[in-house]
Amino acid sequence: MVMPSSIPKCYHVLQPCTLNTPLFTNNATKINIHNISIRARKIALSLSATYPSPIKQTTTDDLNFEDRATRIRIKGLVHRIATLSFSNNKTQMLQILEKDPEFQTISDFNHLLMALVISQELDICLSIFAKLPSFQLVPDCCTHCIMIRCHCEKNDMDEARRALDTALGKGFRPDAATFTVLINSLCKRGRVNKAREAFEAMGRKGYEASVLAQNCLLKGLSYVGKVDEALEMLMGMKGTSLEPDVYSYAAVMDGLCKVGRSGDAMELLDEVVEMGMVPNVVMFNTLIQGYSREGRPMECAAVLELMREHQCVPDYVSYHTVLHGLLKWNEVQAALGVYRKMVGLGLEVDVRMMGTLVRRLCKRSRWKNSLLQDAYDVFEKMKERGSVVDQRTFEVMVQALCVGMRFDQAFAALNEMVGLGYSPEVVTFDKVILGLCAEGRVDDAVSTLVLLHASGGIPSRFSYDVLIKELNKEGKLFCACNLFGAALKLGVVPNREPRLNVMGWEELEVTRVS
DNA sequence: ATAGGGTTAG
Repeated sequence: MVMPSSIPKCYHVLQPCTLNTPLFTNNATKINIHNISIRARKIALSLSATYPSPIKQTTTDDLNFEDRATRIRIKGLVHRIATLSFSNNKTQMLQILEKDPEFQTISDFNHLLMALVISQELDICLSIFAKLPSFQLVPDCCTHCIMIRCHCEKNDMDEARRALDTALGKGFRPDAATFTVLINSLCKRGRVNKAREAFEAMGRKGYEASVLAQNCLLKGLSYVGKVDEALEMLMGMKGTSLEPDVYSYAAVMDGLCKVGRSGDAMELLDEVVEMGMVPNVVMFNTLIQGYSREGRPMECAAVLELMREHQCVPDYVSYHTVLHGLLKWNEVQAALGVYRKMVGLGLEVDVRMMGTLVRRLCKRSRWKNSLLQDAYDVFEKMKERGSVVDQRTFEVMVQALCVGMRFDQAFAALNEMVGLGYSPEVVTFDKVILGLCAEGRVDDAVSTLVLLHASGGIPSRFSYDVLIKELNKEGKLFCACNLFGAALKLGVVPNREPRLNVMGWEELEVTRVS
């Protein structure tokens, strides 16, 4: 392909600019006491350098081991930074790191800078980089690459470009990985054209074409909705040196799913299989998400089956997404099935989804009462786990238990609710009071009324009527009178009055009727 | 020499 000359030839960032004066060397005049002490340590170390350090000793031609040792070191640093940033403020952290005798060579600092980037301590990374000259250290190619990455992480693409300029100007040749990071960051910000220019410039500069960078572009195109372009690019890759891999397909599938073309995404999955590649979890999860968005929740569940056919083990994301889709589109029974599968596998279901499941099951239990027990099991599981159940779920659960005549559990749950500081609706109390009275448990019913009062509610006339009637029936006249008085005090006038005469209950009823 | 590049949900 020939580029028309009217278009700027090259991503201008990538043009090396000539820097005559090397940076970082002429401002190391101000040296404070800390730095002197560090340099003193450095000398001490160099004197004892006849004893090789353990890491140096293992430097054989086994690259993998070396790589792992490096990783472990970075990991350790990341951990230390995490601990420091938790217990100290940022300036203290900077001071501690600066004074650390472990850091002497530029390679040491590269490890540190990288660890800071990974820990998202980007400002500290920048200030340590700025202080390198005062340690009499000159940034190398690796340092510059890390700083480019740092700016990318900060989402400061202009600074990233300038850092690249600086590196190129010094004659360094940042490697493909750094370019990929840059391309990826541009794509993430939706600047696909810039990313594409960078990709093309890479090729011109003699970097080997990489599928990784290309995949970033595919994702970028998908992200800005240019799905057909992404699809075209993907098809164009086939049979070239840039043979698409599962990542390429996953990126385009995601793009298709995001614009409601899950069917097309499914066709790509078939193509992957036809080409002899093994589709991975992410692809299936992407499909599940696509179907969920399109309101095809049962197809989400079908993808789980499809995964089994392909010997792909569903992970947390798979189940989570399927469950979310089923709940979103009100497929309660299927949702319950997936929930149970997750519990069986020991996967922690999201508490909010559990709450939704409980409420939906409660609603359905009016028509299919076996679901009440299912709802209650999920409800209990939520509490077992120690998570705070929200007010609405409690409320719905209590009311459903009343409908199912399980007043014992309703009463207990209502007590728990108030204990948690919730204020249930008055009708909820009424239902429990009514139920307890019907079961002849007037004492618990009265406690429920007290509970209602304690939770800051005003009992309705209905509550009093029900209770006074039951107390009358049981001959608990003193209690009935008290209740009546309490009602009046609150400005509620019950229809039912305490039985004050000596007539039997039946006689009273007869006189009332007549 | 040194560090390390791409995929899914909420």
